[in-house]
Amino acid sequence: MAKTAITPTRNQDFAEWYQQVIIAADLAENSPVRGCMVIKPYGYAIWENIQRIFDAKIKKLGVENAYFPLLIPLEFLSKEAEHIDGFAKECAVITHHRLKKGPDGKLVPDGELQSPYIIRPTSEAIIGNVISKWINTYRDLPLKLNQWCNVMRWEMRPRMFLRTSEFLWQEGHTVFETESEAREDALKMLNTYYDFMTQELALPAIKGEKTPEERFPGAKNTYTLETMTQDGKALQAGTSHYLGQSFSNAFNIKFLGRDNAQHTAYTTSWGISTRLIGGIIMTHADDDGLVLPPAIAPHQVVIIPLIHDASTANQINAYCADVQQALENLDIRTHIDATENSAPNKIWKWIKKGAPIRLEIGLKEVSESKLTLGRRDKPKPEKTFLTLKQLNEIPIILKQIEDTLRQRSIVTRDCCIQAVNSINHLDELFNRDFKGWAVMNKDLTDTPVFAEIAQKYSLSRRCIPQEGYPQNSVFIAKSY
RNA sequence: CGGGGUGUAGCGUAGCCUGGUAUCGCGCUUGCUUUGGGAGCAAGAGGCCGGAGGUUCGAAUCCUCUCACCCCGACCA
Repeated sequence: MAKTAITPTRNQDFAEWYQQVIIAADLAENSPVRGCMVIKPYGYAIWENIQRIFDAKIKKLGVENAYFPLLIPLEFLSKEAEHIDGFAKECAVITHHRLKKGPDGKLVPDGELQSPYIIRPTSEAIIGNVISKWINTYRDLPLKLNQWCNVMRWEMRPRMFLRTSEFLWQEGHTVFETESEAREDALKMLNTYYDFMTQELALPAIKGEKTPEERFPGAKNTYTLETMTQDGKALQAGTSHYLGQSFSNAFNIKFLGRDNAQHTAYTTSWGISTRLIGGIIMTHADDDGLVLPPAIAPHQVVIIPLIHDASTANQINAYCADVQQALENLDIRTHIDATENSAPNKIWKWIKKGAPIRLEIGLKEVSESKLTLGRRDKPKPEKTFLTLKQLNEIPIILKQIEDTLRQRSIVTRDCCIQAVNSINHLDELFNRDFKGWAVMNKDLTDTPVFAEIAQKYSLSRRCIPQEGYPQNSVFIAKSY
């Protein structure tokens, strides 16, 4: 058995393996504040790539970025009844606006606010309040806004990237004249997420709709992208909501229509978050650490100079610089690891950090004008040799790596989806410690006996798939 | 909020029962030899033993209080 870079392995202890992958790749660390994490430069670079790619996609759809405040007047939240029910339990509340020295010299809150603020758990409320003033006539519609920001939901059990109290996300908010336009938009954003996840991120996402108990508080319909992790659980990787007139009613989003009468607008909202990074880890990483889809890898190619003695250092470094320049001309993000670590350490470091391609360049490569290439989607010892002229094949290889990750994750997912035809069957399946999703007729799950089984195994209805499964199916799984 | 744990160097730990100079590994620093599958040797630096109080000649160790974190449930992108 070869030594793995990460201990424990996925089979030994999946939860611990996940933490170790993050540490080994230097993505993030826990902070002094429970539930909040420090995203380190390498992890943040992944998020920046996610932002850059997705931001371009929504701008093509006519969405504009804006920024709304972190703090929301407490009373705003209470304007939408379901919304408050959903979020009240996890809101951080600002009650004071300064500190003073207490009797024992310690700082204590002072200056109690007459009306407290909450830290946004999502921004429907404040955006609804603000844009109601922006919208007067049908000519002001549609309005398509997005913001990249942080939000806070006080979580009981945080896990880095997958569930943190503070997280980074984008939240899109759109407003339309008609129900059909808003419904169409919610589905369009679902598809936009689907394309992003399945293409650039190579995630095996399944499109579907949430059952009522899993809906966003205040939504009429919640659409979701569920992906399967390597331990067979489900992860909600993105959501798009058709909000109907719930928030328009609550925040008075009205407009003068083409018929010269007042109408209530229809809204949507949709989001993806830093949870995606957790999803990428849980989907693609292996017992040697992170494996990054090339589209979002901070460095798509890492050049590792192998310098044995000072006399050849200059030639090797010059060769590396030339290769880097050539790759950058091909728009490939390329990094030279010029650290003084030993060669094996550098190689292992970039395996653990999930670089899609490693180029090992030593005297041999220089003298023979070739490249020795290690692919992260292949076993460690397996190497590819290219001539210098074949450099322009590297974009193709990056695409192949992305394809491998996508295919591999789809196969893993499909192997772990089990059709069941009765509640008894479901019970039997999870009683045998099944690691995966069950798919069954939804009507069978609208029953008290299903609720009992769901409770017994911590299962929930993940989504009603939009395509690829029989009508009226629903996925049942454990989830993150 | 229930149930179970843990706090000793940057990280991981031994010591605690039975009080007496702070243990080991990794990492770090310096030097030499190494480097294409996780290097070796040598010499170093680094600690209010989570915090407060108490018992004692003497506390990491015993007693009381307190704080923090982790794991399992309920909640969630």
